[in-house]
Amino acid sequence: MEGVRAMTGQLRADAKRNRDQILAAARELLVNQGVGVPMEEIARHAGVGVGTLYRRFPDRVALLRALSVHTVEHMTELARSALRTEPDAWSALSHFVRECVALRLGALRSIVDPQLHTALHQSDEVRSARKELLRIVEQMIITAQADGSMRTDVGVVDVAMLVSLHLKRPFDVPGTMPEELDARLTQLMLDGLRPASASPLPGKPIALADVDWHGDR
Amino acid sequence: MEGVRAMTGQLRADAKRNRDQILAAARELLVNQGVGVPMEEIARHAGVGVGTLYRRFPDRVALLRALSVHTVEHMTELARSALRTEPDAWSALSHFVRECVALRLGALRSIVDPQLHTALHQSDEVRSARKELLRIVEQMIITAQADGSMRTDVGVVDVAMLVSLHLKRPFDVPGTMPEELDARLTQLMLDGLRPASASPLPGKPIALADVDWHGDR
Amino acid sequence: MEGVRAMTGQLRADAKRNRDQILAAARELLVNQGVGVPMEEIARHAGVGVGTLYRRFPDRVALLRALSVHTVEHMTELARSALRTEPDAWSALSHFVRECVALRLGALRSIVDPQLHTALHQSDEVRSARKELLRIVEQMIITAQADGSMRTDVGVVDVAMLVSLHLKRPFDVPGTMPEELDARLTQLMLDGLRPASASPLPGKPIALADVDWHGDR
Amino acid sequence: MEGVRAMTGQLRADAKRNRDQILAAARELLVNQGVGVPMEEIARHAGVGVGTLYRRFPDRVALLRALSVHTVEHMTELARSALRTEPDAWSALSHFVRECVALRLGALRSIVDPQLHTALHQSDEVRSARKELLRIVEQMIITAQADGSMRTDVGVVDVAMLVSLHLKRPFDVPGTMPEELDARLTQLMLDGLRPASASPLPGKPIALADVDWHGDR
DNA sequence: GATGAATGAGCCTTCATTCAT
DNA sequence: CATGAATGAAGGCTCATTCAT
Repeated sequence: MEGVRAMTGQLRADAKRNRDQILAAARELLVNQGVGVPMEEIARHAGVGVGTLYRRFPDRVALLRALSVHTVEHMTELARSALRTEPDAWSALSHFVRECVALRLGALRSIVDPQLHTALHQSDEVRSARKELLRIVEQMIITAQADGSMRTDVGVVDVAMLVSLHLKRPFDVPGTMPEELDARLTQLMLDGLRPASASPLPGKPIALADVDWHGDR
Repeated sequence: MEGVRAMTGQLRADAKRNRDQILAAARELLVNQGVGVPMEEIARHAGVGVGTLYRRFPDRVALLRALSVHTVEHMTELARSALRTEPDAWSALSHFVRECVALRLGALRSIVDPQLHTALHQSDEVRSARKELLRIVEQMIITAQADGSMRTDVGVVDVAMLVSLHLKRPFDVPGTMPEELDARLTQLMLDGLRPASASPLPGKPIALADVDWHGDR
Repeated sequence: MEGVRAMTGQLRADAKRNRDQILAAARELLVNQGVGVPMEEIARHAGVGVGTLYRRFPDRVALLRALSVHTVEHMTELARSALRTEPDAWSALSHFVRECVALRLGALRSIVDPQLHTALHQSDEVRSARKELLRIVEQMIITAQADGSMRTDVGVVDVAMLVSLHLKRPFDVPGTMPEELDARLTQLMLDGLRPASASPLPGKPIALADVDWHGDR
Repeated sequence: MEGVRAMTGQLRADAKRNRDQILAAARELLVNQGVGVPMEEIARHAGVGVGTLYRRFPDRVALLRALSVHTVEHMTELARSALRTEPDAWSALSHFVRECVALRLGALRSIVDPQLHTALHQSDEVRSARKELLRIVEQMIITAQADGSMRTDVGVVDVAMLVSLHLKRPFDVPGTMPEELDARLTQLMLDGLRPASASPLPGKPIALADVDWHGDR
C-alpha cells in the first residue's frame, strides 16, 4: 500500500493538503512580491512550518519547478477546453491566450535571474509538460493558418515566446493603470498574428521541431 | 567655483569618469545577471571600491534610479534621431522601437520586486525623463495615425506598455533560440499596431494625459 | 508477565530485532560517517521509522550510551575468550588488543564534543560495564607483569587510555595507506609495554583504584 | 603597493590583527569544544563580527585549513629547533614529540567527519606544509636509526601516524585524570620505537616516498 | 506499536551599508 | 577622496524531537 502510494505520487491526506496549500501560497506571493519571497513567508502563508515546506520541496528551485509544472498543466487544460468550446481554431487560440493573461498564469515569467531560470528548466517534468502544451497550441496554429485566419509565417515557438511576454504580472503602482490595459495589450498582440497585418519577418517560422529547448512555459 | 560646479551638476573629470564606469558596469551586470548583483561586484567591475560607489550613489535604489534616467535619456535621443532620419512617423516609431530592443535597453524591466519597482519610480527625475520621452513618442503616434499608417484606437501609454514588454532581456538557455527571435517578435508587435489589423479593443486609447504615473520607462 | 518481561529486560522478539538493527546501523554509520549522522538516516538504515528509533532510545545520547555499553560488553567477551584461549597473560592481552583494533571497536572514540562525551559517561550502566572490562584487563596485566613479560611501571588505566587512542577509526583518504598500517601501529604500541623497552615514566602507575572516572570505554 | 601587499600576503595592520585573533580564537575553541563550534562563537571570541570572519576565511573549511597550516608550521619550527638544541637525533625526535603533545598541537586531530577531513587535505598549502615537516622528521629518524638509537623497521609515515594518535586532546571529565597521564602515554609510545623492544611488524617501513598523501599532521 | 509528517530552533552564509585608514 | 575592512540583519537549510494517523 505504501509502495503504491509512493509510485502514484499519493500522499497522506494531510500531507497532500499541505502540499497544495504551499503551492497556492507560493503562487500568490510570487505573483505579488516577485521570486524573492522568503521561504519562511511562503510557509507562514501556507500555515505550515519551514520544515514542512522543505520536506515537500527540497529547495527553492524544486518549489518553483513544481509550481511551473502545475501552471503549465493548468494552461494545457485551458487549451484543451478552448478547443472543445470555441467554434474555430483562431477563436480557441485567442480565447486561450486571454484566459491565461486574465488568470495571471505567468507568475514565473518574473524569473529574471539567469541561474535560477536555467535551473528551473533543467527538469524533465517541466520540459515534458511544456512540450505537451506546445503540441496542442501547435495544432491550433496549424489549423488556424489552414483556414486563413492566421498569418502563416509564424510557428508555435514564435507564438509561445510572444505570449509569454504578456504573462508577466506588471508591477505598476496599483491603481494608476486602467483595468482594461492587459486586455488591450493582449488584443494588440493577437491582431499582430492575423494575416491582414502580415509584413515580412526576418528568419523563418520556428516550430516545435526547430528548437531543443522548447519555448518558455 | 565649487558652488557653480555643484549647481550645474558638473563633476571633476575623474569623478565623472567614475560615475560613468559605475553606471556602465551596473548596466552590463544587470543585463547579464539580473537585479540581484551585489553592489561589491558592480564596484569591482567598474574598477572602483565600494566606498566610491556609495559616495556617488547613496544606496542601491539611487543607483538604479540613475541608471533608469540614463536609459530613458538614451531612448529619448534615439527617438529624436529617428524622427530626423526617417521619412515618416511610422518608420520613425518602428525604427526607434527596433533599436531599443536591439540595444537591450530594458535592463530594468528585470525589476520584479514591487517594492523596488515602486521606489524606483518615486523619483521626479525618473518621472520627468520618462514624460519627456513619452511626449516625443506621442507625437510620432499622432502623426502616424493622422497619415493613416497606424491604428487610431491606441494611445502612447498603450504603446509604451506594449513596447516595454519586449525590452526585457530574455534569459533563455543560450544558443537554443534563433538570433532573429527578438526581431521577429518585435515585428509581430509592430504589425499589431497597423490599421489593417485593427479589431475592437476594450476601453479607450490611453494617452499621456490619462494617467498619473506615466507608463513604464 | 509483562511485568517480569520489563524487569528482566526482555522484549518481544520483533522489538528486540528492531533494537539490534538500530544499534548495528548506528554503529556502522558512526564508523563510516562520524558522529554527525542524522537520526533519520540511522533509522532508515535500520529499516525502521524515526518514531520507532525514538521509542527504543529516548534521545541521541541514549542511543550512543546503549551503543557504548554494547561495545564494551563485546570487548569484555573478547577479553574473557582471549584469557581462555591464549597460553599466557601477555598473549591474551595483545591478542585482545589486536582484535579490538581490527574490529574497529572504537567508533565512539570519534566523539569529540565534550558535552556529548561527558553526557555519555554520566551513566551508571556505561560506567559499570567499563569497570567490569577493566577488572579483567587488570588481571591480565598483573599476571603478565608477574611473569616478567610486561613492564611494571604501568597500570590498567595507563594501558586503557593508551589502547583507546588506537581505537579511533582513522579517516584517511581511502586507499592511500597500506592495509597493515593499523596492525603496525598497534604492534609498536604493544612493544612499548614490554620490559625491555622500559624507560622511566613520570608519575606512578595508574590502577583502577586510582581514578574516580575509570579510563575511557 | 597594494599589489605587493596582495602578493606577499600582507594585510592592513588591523586586518592582520583580526586574522590572528580569529585563528587564535578558533584554535582555542576547537581544542575545548570540538570542530562543531559555531562560526559565530568563534567570531565573538575573537572580538569581531561574523562578516569579518567570513571575509577572511570564505567558509569553515578554509578556516580549518588555515589553522592546519599554521599548526604544521609551528611544528616544523619546533622540529628544527629541537635538531639544533638536542645532542642527538633521538633526543631531538623525542623532545619534539613531547613538546607537540604538551602544547596540544593536535586540535585538528579531532576531525572525525570524513567529508571534512578529506576537504581539509585537498589543499596544496596543507599538503606542502606537511611534506616539509615530514622531511625534517624523516631526517631525524634516519639519523637515529643509523646511530642505533631507534628501531629500523619503521618509516616516517609510521611514526607520523603514531604520533598523531597522541595529539588529539583527550576530552576527559576534567580533573579525573592525573596531570602526567599525557606524558606517560607519550613515553610509552616512544619506548615502542626503541630497538630493544622491536618485535616483528607486518608489512614494510612506510617512508615519505611510499605514500601519495603523506601521513596526517 | 509503527510510521513518517510537522515543527522550529539553530547554524551557515551573504550582502547592503558604514566607517577607519 | 578612495579604499576596502567591519558589521549585523536576514534568509537558506538541516535535523532533533514531537505527535497525528
